[in-house]
Amino acid sequence: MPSSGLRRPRGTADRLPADAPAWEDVRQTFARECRLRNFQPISTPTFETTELFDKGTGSTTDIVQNEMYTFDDRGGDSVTLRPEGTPSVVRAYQQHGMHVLPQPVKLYYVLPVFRYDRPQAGRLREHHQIGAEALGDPSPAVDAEVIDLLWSTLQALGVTDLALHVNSLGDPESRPEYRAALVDFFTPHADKLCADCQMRLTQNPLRLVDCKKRTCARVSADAPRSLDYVGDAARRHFDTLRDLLGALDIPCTPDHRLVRGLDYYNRTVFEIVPPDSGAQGTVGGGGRYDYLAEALGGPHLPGVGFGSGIERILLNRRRVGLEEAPPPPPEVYVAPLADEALRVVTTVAADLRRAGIVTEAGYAAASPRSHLRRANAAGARVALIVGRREVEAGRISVKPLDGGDQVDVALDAVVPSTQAALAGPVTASDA
RNA sequence: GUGGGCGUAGCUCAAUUAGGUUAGAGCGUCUGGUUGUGGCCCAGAAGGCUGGGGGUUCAAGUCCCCUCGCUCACCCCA
Repeated sequence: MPSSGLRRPRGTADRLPADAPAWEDVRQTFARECRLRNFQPISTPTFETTELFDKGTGSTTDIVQNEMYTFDDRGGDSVTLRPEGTPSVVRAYQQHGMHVLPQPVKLYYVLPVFRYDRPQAGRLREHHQIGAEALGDPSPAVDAEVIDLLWSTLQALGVTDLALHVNSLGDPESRPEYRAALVDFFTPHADKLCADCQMRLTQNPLRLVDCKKRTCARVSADAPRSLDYVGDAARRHFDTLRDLLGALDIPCTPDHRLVRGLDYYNRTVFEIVPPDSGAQGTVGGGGRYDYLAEALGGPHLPGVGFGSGIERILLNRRRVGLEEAPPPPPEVYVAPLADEALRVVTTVAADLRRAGIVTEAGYAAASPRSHLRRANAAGARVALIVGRREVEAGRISVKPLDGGDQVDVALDAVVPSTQAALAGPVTASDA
């Protein structure tokens, strides 16, 4: 690493040309799965009014409390780089009156999200998510479709050994009862809990259940389970969802410790994790949030969605041994051997490109050896050679680089001759 | 926010036992080996204030301190 010069900010990543094919693959695969389910693309601003996340993501969450990139802009307004996609999409739904559209409104996005956190494997301060939200329909069939969208995308990308965990958090009516049960259960053991959990006991008892610290986990082993406190309607919702997932052949594991970190979830929550679920395990997760829209000051609007980290998807593709394709090479390299050839090289390259041929042009006169080495290194399949001889004769040499015969063609025959050379071995008769 | 590991060319790494002259190699890049022909091979060149600062010493890439960065884990999550 060079010590001098500017470096990228901590926790960010450069995406180099070699990375592009893998990213394109994720984008296109996801877009195709979305299209198949009639999800439409949406994109929202990279920064929003801070209030959106305070109210939407929830002020008790770790994200809002410690991880937001928040600053006052020059006009004195507090804005925040989005730490997740869902509140923005719900905001956009409200702002554009999407309630007049057929419901549910099904949207998807691919965008960067920002969280100020200490970087480590699979965790960046700026990362990218694919995500989808279905707004305006409370049916468990929508939950199933949203989960199916993520699941199918991951399958299509070749990550086939993941596990889907699901749970139900019930509804706001049943939440206080469950919360009270948790507090009742944990309070006698408060002295055995970690400092964070002592805090959670009063702040956010739900999160007591998923603390990974050994001592806390031991205490919570017999803790009340949310499913036992869920109301009848939520219970049926959960059962239907599980039945539909079964019908889709999506294996799911009920996980009573799964509560998710965001405040707004109700009923369905889910997470997709690798088999050896290590440190930064979660590839994607989401759930239902029927009361989020109201928290943002709008009318009641049921919704369900997910977010999934592209970097983590890619990590998992590598884990299962998938090779990424290299960036595609140019098809043709046009080599100027003399200064007089530059003009011809430039126009010929333009002609080829108009014909849809991926063309790299040499920018300065150099020896044929030098140019051909370059053409070979670039991976071109055909080299066009323009030297003094060609310029004077009004012709161009077409040289296949995979072993065909080099031919000499008139300027106005360059495009078809090149196409022929790209299609197969050139013979003298083609000239 | 709390801990651990690591910082030498663009990349991967060398630099003998407790410090010893102008810090090397492979890959990659460029040029040449052919006064107009690639791959393989050969030769040459460019490319480093050894992350930065301070200290110890006759002498520091090497030892000490500080700092910055990278990285892994905790935490949190995608």
